[in-house]
Amino acid sequence: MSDMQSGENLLFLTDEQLRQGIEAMFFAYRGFTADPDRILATMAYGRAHHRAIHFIARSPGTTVNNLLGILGVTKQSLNRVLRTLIADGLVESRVGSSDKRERHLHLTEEGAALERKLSDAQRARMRAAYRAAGPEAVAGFRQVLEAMMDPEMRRKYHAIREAES
Amino acid sequence: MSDMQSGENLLFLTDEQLRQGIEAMFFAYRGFTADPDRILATMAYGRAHHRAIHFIARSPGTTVNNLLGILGVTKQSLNRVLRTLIADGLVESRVGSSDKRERHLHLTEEGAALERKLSDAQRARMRAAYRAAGPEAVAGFRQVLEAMMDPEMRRKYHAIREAES
DNA sequence: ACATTACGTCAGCTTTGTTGACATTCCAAG
DNA sequence: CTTGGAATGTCAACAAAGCTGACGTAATGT
Repeated sequence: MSDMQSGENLLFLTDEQLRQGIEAMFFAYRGFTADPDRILATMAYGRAHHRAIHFIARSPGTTVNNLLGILGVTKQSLNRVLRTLIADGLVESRVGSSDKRERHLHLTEEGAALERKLSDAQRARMRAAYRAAGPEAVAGFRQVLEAMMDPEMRRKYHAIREAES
Repeated sequence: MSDMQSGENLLFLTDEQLRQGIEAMFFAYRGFTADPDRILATMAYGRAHHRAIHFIARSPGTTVNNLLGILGVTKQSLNRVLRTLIADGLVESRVGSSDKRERHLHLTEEGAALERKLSDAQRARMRAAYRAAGPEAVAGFRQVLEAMMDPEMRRKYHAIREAES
């Protein structure tokens, strides 16, 4: 641990280092979405559909409102996406049993199949990157990403795992 | 269907860990763009303008074609953005001296001022995240991001620094 | 009873990406 | 010196995915 930086050797905080980090995020995010994008381009779907499918798969039975909070878009925008997914039989919308105003969202078999296809592609790249960098790098990666989130998003990021018991 | 975890304990490569990494990328990227987006929203500009301004600032005199390769969009899409930036006096387009077909792009004083404003905001968040995570985490962060890029993008990512002599 | 919440939908607009077609300018090779 | 191809720009049309605003309905909570 070389971070006894009372001597102020904060080389990793120079503007140049920060700029490189910014550019790394930009280029890496392109890679991050490239594989699912290629698959989606062959269908009538886009990145917005992928995001919806991902989080429905992750939290089956989630409500529309909850999904809105996670995705950070308007209900009109999400509704357009959900409507096509429901019409195409990839997502099922069930009226809530306790609160009948809510719609609980689930993937159908077909929806789960697409989710798996997209997820497999994205995880394969992630796995390759993790393997190349090693476990300690991965731990650092996760730490920095988490510190970069808005507090509310960080809360939601953790909430997803707490919910799945 | 897991890998045979031969010698090492490859816990960091489980599907659950990979999913968490995917979600961390998603939420962190939102934070990453949030501050510049807020600034841009007050003007008639968007994220596309920010990207153009960033890379012109980084490589002054870069050509349109080079910028196209970095940004990964069509020339029509980039041209629309550049046209407004040039019309608004933030970017200057100079005909190449050796090859007069090329246009070399530079920021004007006004353009550089906006770049600084956007960059300051984005670097502030980056700096806070780096400081919170520490230098070793930052090293890991950079390693994983780089491993995540497409090879061609990785090449361009490095080329930017080589070019600035 | 009444206000609020959750959801859906219609209409219209913006940004940012895409194709395709075509003109101009200019370097370089035949 | 002509001509092919590269680099750039522009027009038109379109699509994905975000936005605001307005309105309706059903269920819930006070």
